[in-house]
Amino acid sequence: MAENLQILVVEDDIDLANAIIEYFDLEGIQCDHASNGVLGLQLITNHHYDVIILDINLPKMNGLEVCKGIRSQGIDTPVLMLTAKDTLDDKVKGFSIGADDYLVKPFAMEELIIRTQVLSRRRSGQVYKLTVEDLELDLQQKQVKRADQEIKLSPTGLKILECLMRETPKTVSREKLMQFVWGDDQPDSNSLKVHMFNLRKAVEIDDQLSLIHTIPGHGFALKRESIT
Amino acid sequence: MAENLQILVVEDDIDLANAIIEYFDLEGIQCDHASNGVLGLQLITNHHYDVIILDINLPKMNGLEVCKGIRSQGIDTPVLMLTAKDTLDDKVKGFSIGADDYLVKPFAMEELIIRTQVLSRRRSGQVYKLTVEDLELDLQQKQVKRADQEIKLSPTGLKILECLMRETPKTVSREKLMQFVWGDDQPDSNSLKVHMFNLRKAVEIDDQLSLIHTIPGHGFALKRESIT
DNA sequence: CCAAAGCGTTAACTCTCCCTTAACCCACCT
DNA sequence: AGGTGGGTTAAGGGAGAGTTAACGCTTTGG
Repeated sequence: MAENLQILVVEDDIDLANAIIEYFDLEGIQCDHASNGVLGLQLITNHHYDVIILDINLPKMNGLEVCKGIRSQGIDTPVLMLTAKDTLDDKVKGFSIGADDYLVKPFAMEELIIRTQVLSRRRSGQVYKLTVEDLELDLQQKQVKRADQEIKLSPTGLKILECLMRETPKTVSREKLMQFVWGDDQPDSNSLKVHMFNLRKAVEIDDQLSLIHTIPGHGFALKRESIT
Repeated sequence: MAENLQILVVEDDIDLANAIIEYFDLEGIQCDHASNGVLGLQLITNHHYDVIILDINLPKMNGLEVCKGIRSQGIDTPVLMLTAKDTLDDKVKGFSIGADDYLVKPFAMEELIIRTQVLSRRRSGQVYKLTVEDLELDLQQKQVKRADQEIKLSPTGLKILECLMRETPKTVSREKLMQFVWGDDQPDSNSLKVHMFNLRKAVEIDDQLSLIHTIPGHGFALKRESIT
């Protein structure tokens, strides 16, 4: 169960934040942490996360604004809101802004962990196979097929493809791709280009339907060409 | 907001069930109802639902078993569990079986409604799109369509368009546009003019309905033309 | 223990496309 | 006429993206 989840905790109460991080650590899950809203929003824009744990009361920019901000950028990472207030009105506000779950302080740490895992499961969860058009990725066998023909990919190529397939048809920024593949110690920028090149060479077999697209200034997207 | 949701309520307490159904009715949402686990499972297997509200204490077959049953059939409809018990252990059990949310009785009816809507929203993959007339901007794909035809824009053009669409039908000053696109180090004044020109050339395809308007002395506005 | 193969990274090069700039045009107003 | 605000056009320079080859690390098998 100890998957490789990427969690972001946006919480200004240092004690609470540390407690959360420690608990996740016990589960074998590492988290990033931001102590204010602006920093949180920055991290979210430039990284890939599976779940965002977001306190409402934050310095600089409150949780609701952060949530609104990330949704308005088209990012739909699940958001779990934390708050001290238990009024229905606050919940309504939170949910209507785009939050996915809502936990009232004080809460049992275990419940936070569980709910976080549930949220992540929906997204990247117990799916064995990703399919986009005639492209198939079997996550267990680490096998890729295009039009029922097996394709041989390098480990890195496979990771890139996985990321793109998970997000299809969304455009994935280079930063997110690199974050997904290499984590925090990333190689020189050029490496991604080379891998993309190799990926394309491997995946785009027939010249009729290309799936991997470059979106200038934004990144890459995996999808059927929309010009029908 | 009154989408066409299909909800199933599996609850043996007739009063509570009716209350729930009535509340959803007020929101313009119709629900099916099952008063025991076996019946619930039957309905779920043979119908499509967007969300299932599932009491744990049920005659014939309890909620946990029902949930296990539907998951083992590969049905991944979101499940919201209801229970009188507020022990962590129960929640863990519920979530690990495949539930997506968990509400402890007594609860506020509004909260049930909201959480249900949130669950359905995530499933049906809410789309982040800005729309003005027949112009569509997909924030996730970074793609622009006019009358269902894809339009290719440069990164800068896209940013300008995004700014205009967010503010529609308001008039946006040049300063604001430039701030949005370039931030603090802005190029010479002329650049915006050129980009606006290119934007127009790309967006105003048919000559019938023009969307981008110049408001002399103030800036630009994106809207259906209405010469005041 | 060595050799070969596979993979990832790097650097260097090319190419394309986009942004900027500057110059010119037009209409309208004073 | 001249000034002002806006529109149009073309050219250059540069950044971003694609391509290729070589080097080095790790793994594997003999």
